[in-house]
Amino acid sequence: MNAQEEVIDFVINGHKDYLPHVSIDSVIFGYHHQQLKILLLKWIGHSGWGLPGGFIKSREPLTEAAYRILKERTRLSDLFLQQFHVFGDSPYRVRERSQAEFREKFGPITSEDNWLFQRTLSIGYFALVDYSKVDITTDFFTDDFYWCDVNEVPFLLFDQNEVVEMALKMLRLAIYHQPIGYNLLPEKFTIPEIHSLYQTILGKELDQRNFSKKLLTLGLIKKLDERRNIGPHRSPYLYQFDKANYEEALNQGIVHTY
Amino acid sequence: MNAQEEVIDFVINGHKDYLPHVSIDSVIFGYHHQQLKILLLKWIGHSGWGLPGGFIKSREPLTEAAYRILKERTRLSDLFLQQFHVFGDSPYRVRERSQAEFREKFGPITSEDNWLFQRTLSIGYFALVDYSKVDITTDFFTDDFYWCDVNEVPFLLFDQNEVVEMALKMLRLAIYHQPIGYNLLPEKFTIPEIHSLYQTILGKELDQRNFSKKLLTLGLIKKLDERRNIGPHRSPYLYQFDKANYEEALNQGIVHTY
DNA sequence: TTTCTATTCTGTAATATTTACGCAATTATT
DNA sequence: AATAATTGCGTAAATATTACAGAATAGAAA
Repeated sequence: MNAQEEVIDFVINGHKDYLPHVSIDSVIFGYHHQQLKILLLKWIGHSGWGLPGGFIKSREPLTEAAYRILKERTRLSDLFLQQFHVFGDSPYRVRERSQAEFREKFGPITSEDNWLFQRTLSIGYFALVDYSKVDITTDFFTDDFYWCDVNEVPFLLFDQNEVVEMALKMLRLAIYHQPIGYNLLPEKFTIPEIHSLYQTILGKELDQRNFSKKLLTLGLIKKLDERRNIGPHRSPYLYQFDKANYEEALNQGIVHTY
Repeated sequence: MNAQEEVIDFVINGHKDYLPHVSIDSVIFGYHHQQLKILLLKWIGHSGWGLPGGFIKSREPLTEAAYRILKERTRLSDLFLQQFHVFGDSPYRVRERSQAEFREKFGPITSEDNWLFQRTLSIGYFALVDYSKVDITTDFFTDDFYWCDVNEVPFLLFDQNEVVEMALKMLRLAIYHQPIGYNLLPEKFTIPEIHSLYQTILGKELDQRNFSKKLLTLGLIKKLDERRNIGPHRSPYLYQFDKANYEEALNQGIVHTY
């Protein structure tokens, strides 16, 4: 959405095409070079950084909306995406602060009761992507973005710091119950790779021998006959997720520690 | 809400006081006589049974709304209540079926585009109560209720069977991570009581020796010097939750099996 | 008072899982 | 051929989980 008329139409008539009072906020975790980052956007009309998000079309299934919003932003369609919480406990704070700044930019086209200023519940989703493969799109409403280390998140819009915190908590919980990694690693990966992925997400060290033993025992990954050359003195074996066991684990949930 | 004018005002003008497009649906689990049941209501204008639920006031915090709705229905205010999922993937099915039946009852006061017929996302909460202590209120919209065994849930309105299934799944997951029971048992309880509570919720047998050993080892409960007389040949010791450890477990989450 | 019965209470051994830990093998480089 | 960096593998100890049964208690009945 970039053309001026399109934007104005969205602001003025968006409530006809989208559900008002509800938005989707995504915490997009990016993993790259053993760092865990989240995508932040600079929303126009706001001084600080905020999470990517969007609205649900009037007759669009919720899950579809979440994927669409993510795809519009990252160009990725196959990724791990999971709803984790609805935030709606600060109805006063949420939109009031934004209104003044926003109207300053848009001026006359926005009335006080514009749908974008109404109280909005936020449905939180978290996603996992390899951020080197992502092609971030900005638009009229977002003029900048950056990947922010999860340990250095600045003050965010609205109540979004709470959203990020909870997303991280849920991600760390999910990693114990679901075989996360499928969407964060190349199809074939090495033990050191998946090992440091898990360490990064959990933010703690895991014994690499016990770790790989566990994944192999659970049958989540299987060793291939190939190895990869990735530099001096390094030719680790490649592994692959075991599709069948992986799917089963996704449904059943895994109960385990590392 | 029972007076005729009140109801009509709610139907016609409710969209001004409540957030349209979003509702709260509660799966209220009742535990009594070693059975796990859920509360179902007969909504007027619908032929089948449905979950209790309601709408969020325009400036009411979400959590507060969930508690209010529950309190209006059960008269209970201190209970275990937890959000577990937002349902919004069947935008077509959700309200269309209801509309015809509903309008048949209400007739002329409802127009096609009445806010109650619009697409509505449903935020799912589950609660735990002792149903013998609950005083269920029906109102203009609900002319009957019953406590339904979780294993015999009939076909419900909209997509609510999915809601119930997921609630049960989440409850069973929660029981592994959170010291559930605080709100389902009297302050002082016996081992057999809490033992059968857990068995009922999980739907499987748990070795009673290992079970109590576990709860005591985790420090969640502590033995009192009192016993209770509950009938012939029965004077079990009483136990109590250990507040401090309990709170910590609520925050940290427990990882364990029984 | 004694006996009987229903219920509560408790302990230990076998098994499985998790943790801790270090060195040998491999491969590219020199 | 020697070296250095990295990967790969095994075992023992500690901990947690499971399986399992009989003794003790309290009230009821004789």
